[in-house]
Order: sequence, then C-alpha cells, then structure tokens
Amino acid sequence: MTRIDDVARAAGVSTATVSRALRGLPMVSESTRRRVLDAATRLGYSASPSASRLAGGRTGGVAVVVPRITRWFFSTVVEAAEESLHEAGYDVLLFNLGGSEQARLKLLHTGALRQRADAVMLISMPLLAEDFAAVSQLELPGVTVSSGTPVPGWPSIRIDDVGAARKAMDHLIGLGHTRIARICGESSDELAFTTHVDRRRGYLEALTRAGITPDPALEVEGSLDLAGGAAATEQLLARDAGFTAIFATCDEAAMGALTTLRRHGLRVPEDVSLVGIDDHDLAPAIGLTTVAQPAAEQGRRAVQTLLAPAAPQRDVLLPTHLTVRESTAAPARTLDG
Amino acid sequence: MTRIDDVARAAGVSTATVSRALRGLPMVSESTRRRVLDAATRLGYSASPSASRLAGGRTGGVAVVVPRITRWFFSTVVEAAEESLHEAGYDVLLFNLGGSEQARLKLLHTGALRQRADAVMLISMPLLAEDFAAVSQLELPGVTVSSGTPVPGWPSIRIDDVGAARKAMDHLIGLGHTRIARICGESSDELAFTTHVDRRRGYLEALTRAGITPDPALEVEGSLDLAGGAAATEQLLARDAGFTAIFATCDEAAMGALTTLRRHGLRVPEDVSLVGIDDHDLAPAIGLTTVAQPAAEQGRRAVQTLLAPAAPQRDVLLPTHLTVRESTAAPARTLDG
DNA sequence: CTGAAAGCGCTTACAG
DNA sequence: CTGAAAGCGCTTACAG
Repeated sequence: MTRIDDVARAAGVSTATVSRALRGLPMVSESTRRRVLDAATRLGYSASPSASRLAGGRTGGVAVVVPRITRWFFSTVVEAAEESLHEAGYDVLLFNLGGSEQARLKLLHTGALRQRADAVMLISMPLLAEDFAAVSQLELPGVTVSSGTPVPGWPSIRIDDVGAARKAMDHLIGLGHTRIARICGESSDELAFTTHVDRRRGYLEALTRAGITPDPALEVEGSLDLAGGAAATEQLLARDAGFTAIFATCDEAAMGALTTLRRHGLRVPEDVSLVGIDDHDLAPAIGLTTVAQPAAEQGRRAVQTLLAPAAPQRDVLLPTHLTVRESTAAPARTLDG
Repeated sequence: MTRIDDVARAAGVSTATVSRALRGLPMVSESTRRRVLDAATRLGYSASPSASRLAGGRTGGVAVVVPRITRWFFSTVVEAAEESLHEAGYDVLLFNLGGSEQARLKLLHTGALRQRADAVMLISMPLLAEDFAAVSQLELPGVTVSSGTPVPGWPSIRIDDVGAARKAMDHLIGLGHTRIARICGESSDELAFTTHVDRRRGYLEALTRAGITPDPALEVEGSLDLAGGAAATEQLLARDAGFTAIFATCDEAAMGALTTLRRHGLRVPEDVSLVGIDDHDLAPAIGLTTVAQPAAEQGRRAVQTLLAPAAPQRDVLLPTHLTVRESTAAPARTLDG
C-alpha cells in the first residue's frame, strides 16, 4: 500500500499539500497540484477511506434503506440512486429491512448509522412516532422516497398517490365498470403509511365523483406484493360480492391477482379487468394496464436533493400517467353479486 | 458521541480493556467484562467504525457486486446475502455495474475496493483475462456466485447450467417438440461467460441425444432480460424458420418472448410452448414453465463460504428442478418452416 | 500558497 | 488478566 507520505516524498511536498491537492481544494498552485497528481498516479495512490474518515469526520458513505430489494420499485430506485451516488464518489451502504422489526430497530435506534454514513435515504419506510425522534438524533441529512411520513427537515420525493389511484379508477369507470374491487395496502395500519391511505382515498374519491357508492365488501387488504395480491383476490372471490374489475394498489399485487384469477379459470379482461400502479418492467409482458410512476427518476432526484449544496426543494411530486394495455376492457356483463 | 475513553472511565478500566471486552476477546475476566458492557450500554456507546478500521486493519464491510440489481436473480441473491452479512456484523457495500465498462474498470482495476472491503462477492461477473490479475491484486478473500469464470483461489457457488438447460429441453422434447428455438445468451462473447455457453451446450446436447439435428436458424442471441427476449423473438419470427417451442435462457428473456408473441397474436402454449430457467417470482403469475434455481440459497451459501473459518468447499453446485406450469404443451401442428 | 504538528478514536504488541 | 504507549493514515487549524 502506498501512503500519503510516499506521494509527498515523491512530489517533494508535505502531506498536507498532497491532501489538499488530491481533494481539489483551493490554496494549491497549479504547478504543485500537477506534480502531486502525477506522483499519485504514478504510485497508484488512493487515500485510505478509514483514515480520511477518522481525520475528516466524513464517512464517504450513504445509507440506502429499503423494505425489500427484490421488489420492482425498490430495486429500480436503488439502481438509479447507486449510480448517482457512486458518480458523486460515495459508497452505497445497502440496508434491506425485509420486514424484520429487529433490523429496523437496530438501524434506526442505534448510533450505528451515524458513524457509517454521511446521509440517509429512506425508501418507502413507514415510521412510528418513536422513530422520528430516533431519526433526528441521527443528526444526519436525509431524504425520503415514496414515503408518506416525511421526516421533519428532510426533503421528500414521491408521486401524488391520490391522483395516481384516481387515474386508474377513472379509466375503469370510463370503460363502464361500477363494481370495482380494490386489493392490497394496509390502510388501517397504525403506521399510517400514507402511500396506502392515499391510494385508497383516490379509489374512494373516484367512485364518489362518479356517483358510485363504495362497497366495503369490494375492498380487501393485503401486502403489496405477489403473495398479497394472490391472497387478497382469493378472499375477494370467496366473498362473492360481484365485481367486474380489480384495482390493485401496485403492479405486483395485480400480478398476484392474475395468478389467482388464472387458477380460478377467469380470463383477463374478458371476465375481469385489472389495473395496477407502477408500470413494472414486466407489465408489457402480461399486457397489464397500469398507472406508470417514474421509479428511477425518484432515485436520481433523491440523490440530487441530498447532495444539493443550496436549499433543496422540500417536497417533490413526480408525474404519473395511465398506460393502457390489454388487461382492461368494458365489462361484458355486470355481476351484481 | 461517547468515545471509548468515556466507557473506560465509567468502568474504571483502560481503553485497551474496553476494546477487548466489547469485542468478546478472551483474556478479560468475567466481572470486568460485565462492568464494561454495563457502562457501554448505559452510555449508548458503539465503537467508531472509522477508528476501528484504521487501527485494526479490518474495514468491516463486504463488497457485493452485481450487473443489474433490477433483475430477479441478482436482487434475490443480494437480499439473501445482505441478511447474512448484516447478521454477521458486516456492512454491505453495493456495486451495481449496470453494464458500464467504466464502473467495472474502476471497481476492479483500482485499489479502491481493497481499502473499503474485507471481502468481495462477485455475482455473475464475466471476467476478462486482465481482470483476473487485477482481482488477485486486490488481495482480498472473495467468492463468485453463478459465475462461469471462477477466480483462482476463490470458492464458487452456482448451479449446473448444462444440466438445467437439459431439463428444460427434455421437457419440451418429451412433449413432442422437435423444432425448438433457443433465445438469448451471448455465447460467442469473448468474455466466455460460461453460464451462457453451458446453457447452450445443454440445449445442443439434449437435441443431439434425442436424435434431433440442431438448426442454427433456431438460435438467436440476445441479452438475458426482457428487452433481449423480446428482440430475439422478434428476430426469430422474422426468420420464419418454423418452430413450436422456445427455450429461453432465463425467465426474464422468456417474459420478453411472451411480449413479442402476444404482439404477434400468437398464443402460449397453443401456438408456441415456452420454457425458461430461474423460477422468477412472477413465473406463477404468467404460468411459466421453468427450471427452478435456488437464488436466495446461493446468496446465503456464498456468505457462509466467505465467512467460514475452516477451508470452505471450493465449488458448490446447487440443485435445480423442472417446474411445469401452463406455458408448455404438446405441439398442435409442427410448422416445418 | 505551503508546512509542522496535533489529533481523529480506536487496536495492538509489549510489559507486567 | 490488565494497562501505558505507540501507531493506524489521514485532515485540519495554526503559522508563516
């Protein structure tokens, strides 16, 4: 390992000057800087992160926290954020909570994070009342993505969830559907994760505006993934409430619904229309109509906001748009359960 | 921030003893250890990673390198590896190469990695001849997952790709297919990434064993993802070579094929049978027949092997199995192009 | 614009 | 089993 002293000696300057020159600080003459850069390159020098961190107080890392990296939205946000962060010279520390309450507590309620990251990016993290205190004690800059419970003082990047849900619903209503089920999203959850609450609100608002009375029998809660969508649809069918369309809170839930419908011999869209939110990579493969949200863009904007020197925009809402494919059609016959 | 001195003072011992006690080293009496632990807990102390790293020489991090975190296999491996690594007390440094040659070079051919990680996990990383030298100069322990080009001295975790491809093919052949196309996998690639080469070999072997002469017109190269599968299938149809089944090198390519087939009004399996390799989360949603591989298990085993104190098994082959769903059936009519 | 020196907060021989 | 002291490799005031 070549150290800073080696470079200093080779360039004929002090270590302080090497440090300044390499980090591009002002107060170094161009000729000196060039000599230092040359020596560093020649010796293949790169500063020890541990030493820099200890001496400088910065860790050079950003913690990226997701519920489940295996889900489309999260992996897409992380991929975009990772690229931006590495470009800016940061290490990316990945934390995949995986639904483990223990992992969540350890991360949030421990000094661990503050000592390993310069900033935090919380993606779709529901926070409890006591978490807010812990998060501010981190004394770290942060940003939330797609989080309905923004942290005071942190900017947030997200979409208008009420509006996105309304777009999906208006499409179904426009096709003539009146018995529209809603699956997934734990809106009764004490975490009050507004993504779920907002999408449900959009669902209810669209119905009401169209003069359709919401029917609680058409709503089934469940987790926002394949299994959740499959199970919710199973329940829905068991209720025999009569529906011609399903509004799934996200595309993966819609795909889960598809699995269950397929198992019951129901065709989409002939028997049931199906719409989601996301525009998952695989949505085209299954012809899923959905409301597209810019996931990668949210990751990039989050990093940008985090690293912005000036006062960043505090609450960024990115646009969504309806993408019609083959999973929706006019109802063939209305099953009034 | 409470530091080690604070704990030492509170416990009435030296910092050396605090250090030993907290890290569970021997040579500390039980009573002393207890006192130190108490003090540390009371003060909410946790050691500064930067300082530990600088003094101890360990970084406490493991670099996890993937081509694209948005693809099923990679996110699934990473999720499992992340859990195991955090359990073992390591930080997870994520590197998503995203096909950027620049990112790849920077990572492999720079001292950067050695100074930030104690070990490296390379997932499906094709390596060039010059990369091997760079990787060994890292002087870091490592492991490869699903990599056909194992690094000398590093253990590798993977599946038998030849065998997996044969299982898929034998299923199609057993159904009566003789005109079976193969899509995706750049086997001519100079990287000689054996995953592709091996799966192709399985394809050819299965044909030959069944007495079917391979037809080059039925093979289309392409990237192992949705877009690649869609484009390859488009090409395949344009060739008009006559086929009744498609063997896709991975499930995402199969899903891409599905998109194209759908666009051309072809039904699966009535017009074309389709089989992949992976058992992607969404395979059930689209009824895809596939050869399942244990992705999460590969992530866990990789970490286990990396952290194993004793001599680890050098080359671990995990089992695969055919999972029949609705995308395959006997050919209705053979289109002999 | 540049350098000498202290200090960041730990761990690790070395003694005892 | 425990402690005093050096050292890990940088960065940062402080001087000049």
